[in-house]
Amino acid sequence: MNIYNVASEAGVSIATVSRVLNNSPQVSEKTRKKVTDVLEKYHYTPNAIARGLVVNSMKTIGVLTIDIRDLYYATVAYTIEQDLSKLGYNVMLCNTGGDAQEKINYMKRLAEKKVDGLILVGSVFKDQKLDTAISQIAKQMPIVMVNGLLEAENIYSIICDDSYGISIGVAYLHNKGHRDIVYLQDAETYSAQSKVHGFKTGMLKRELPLKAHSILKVEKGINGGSMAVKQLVESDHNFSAIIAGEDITAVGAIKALKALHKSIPDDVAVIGFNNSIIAQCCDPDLTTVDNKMEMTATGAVRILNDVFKGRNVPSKTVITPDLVIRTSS
Amino acid sequence: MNIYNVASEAGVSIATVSRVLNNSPQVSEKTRKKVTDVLEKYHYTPNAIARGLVVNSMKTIGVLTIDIRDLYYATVAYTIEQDLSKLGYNVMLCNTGGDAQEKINYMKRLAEKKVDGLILVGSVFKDQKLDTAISQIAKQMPIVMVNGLLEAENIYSIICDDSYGISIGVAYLHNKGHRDIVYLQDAETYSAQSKVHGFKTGMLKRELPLKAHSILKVEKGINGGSMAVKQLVESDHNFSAIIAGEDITAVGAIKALKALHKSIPDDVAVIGFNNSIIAQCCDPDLTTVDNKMEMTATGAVRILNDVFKGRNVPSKTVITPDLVIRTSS
DNA sequence: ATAGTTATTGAAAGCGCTTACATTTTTGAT
DNA sequence: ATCAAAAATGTAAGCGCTTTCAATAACTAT
Repeated sequence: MNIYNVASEAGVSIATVSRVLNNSPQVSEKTRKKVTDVLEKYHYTPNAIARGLVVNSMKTIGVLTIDIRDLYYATVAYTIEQDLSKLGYNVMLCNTGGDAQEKINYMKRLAEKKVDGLILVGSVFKDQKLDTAISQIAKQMPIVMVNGLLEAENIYSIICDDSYGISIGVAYLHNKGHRDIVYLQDAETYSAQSKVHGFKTGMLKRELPLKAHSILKVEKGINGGSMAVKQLVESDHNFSAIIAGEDITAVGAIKALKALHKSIPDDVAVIGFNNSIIAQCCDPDLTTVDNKMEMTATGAVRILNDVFKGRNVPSKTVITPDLVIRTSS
Repeated sequence: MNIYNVASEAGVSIATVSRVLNNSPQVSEKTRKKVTDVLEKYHYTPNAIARGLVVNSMKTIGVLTIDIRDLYYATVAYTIEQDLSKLGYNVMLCNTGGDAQEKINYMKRLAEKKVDGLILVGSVFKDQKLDTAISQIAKQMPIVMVNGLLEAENIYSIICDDSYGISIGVAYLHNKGHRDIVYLQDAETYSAQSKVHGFKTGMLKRELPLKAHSILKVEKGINGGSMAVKQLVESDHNFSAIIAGEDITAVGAIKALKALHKSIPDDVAVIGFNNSIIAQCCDPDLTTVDNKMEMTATGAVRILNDVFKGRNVPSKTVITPDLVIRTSS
């Protein structure tokens, strides 16, 4: 069943059917009814591919995340999808695993499918080949980078000030009397680098000690957090507080500390990052930096829509995080 | 840049360009090179919409989930996406919130976009209008239901035997000497109904008591689990073990029990469902039913692909869950 | 009724590609 | 060199829609 069949059945031209389909006002009530009757009678479904070919848009946005199983990406992707859906767009979701080549492959496929725009959530810090590819793709459609930065034509960034987020964590601990604070870096993304930066400057500003083990690179996850504590203890590093790059890593640290019969927060205070549901699952409840995932996602969609609408959009938008204080600190 | 430009630049016909683009063997090496040179020179990107219009496929699958922020759906969606990607398909992800009308709206939009197939993850138990809509859509493309059941032409189901999953939980607790077991029902989906069924039959088979509060309907989540414990205590219901419909609800129950200074598992044993990462975050570690999320998702994709390939596919596939024993029981 | 408007409708081109079929070129056997 | 068969290439139709522009119908005021 296509527009021709409908037209002949209703005794009108295909142009008229198209007008009815698109709610054009310039069609009389009488013929409109004739057409809609046929439409309903045959359960006609318009072919968006054919339409897409003409108008050169499929009303679809590509969303690239690292891994949707990570609650942070899930929340961002969810919010993006819901917001875009209200605007009439569907989402093509891709999990890149953070691999640059994989990201490029996905972007190319989405470019062929002529998505109207791209939202890249989370970015590995600096990869020249990837950056070139992104800039190239941006010639075909607008790109919004969430917690990633790339200055180029038709690319917009919305980022949470993760550096500041960590620094307020440091400030809070310092005010509580802590001096020996350890930071657990559990990724190499743009965000992760930013967090480390916030930790360093926060510590230096307060003249707190930055020693060999003050910044520890670990695997993200429960196991990574646990291993970190083990490593700290074995190396006799003195510490009274830990800040982790993600809640799940903080949970791992808490587990290990409890296994060592350390009391939290009395012996060691722990702070996480993301304010994910996990922060409320562990015991004690996790103090954590709220990086405003929903707000960031909503902002990304708004930026994209503004670009579509031809509005003026700043190339960089910054979101300010909060500290959510619970019992782990 | 389109196929015509490439053709004239390379001095061949558009048919030849198309053949090169599609790796057709019937083109001489000489002309192939002429064409690919032009392709690369101009960074030509094929237009998948135009192609889609001809071949009537966009190599895209629609995936409807309830809420991707729920780790269960995230894991299933992730696995589906990765598997489909390997087969050359992209995924349109939709979060329906479990609402039937929303589901119908999404399905209609995806039908217009001519997705090659649909995977529906999780289903609300029995909604006549929805079922009719699904059957209708199935006339246009194959549909795979994950943990949902609907017997109709071109619809295939893959379900985890949740009923059995709960029953092995009951059996395990019974063997440990528990008699007063409470089940926390935290949803109304097909799965949720199945779990309740498994609990009832498991209890009856072992002649364990089913009282007024043995099955408690609660909100899914930490709060729901906590409220359930509160309710049980207030109503003086005697119980030594709790099975929850989801890990996150079990975590809520554990929190409340700990607040009441109950020891776990000595005073009360707790079992969750899903074997999600959350089960490893709480304290104590959660014993939980592993419902084989990845296996289910992989199965769903395999079914869809088999249908595409014209292979014979059973209309119903069942996955058997496991019990993962940890310290909460 | 009539000319001038305005509201409806239709004809046809074109979006960028695939593919059946026709045509041309190449190859190999005689 | 000649012809049949095979390989390579080209022609043109068509996928289902939107949209411009032209044509017609329906009003309006004279």
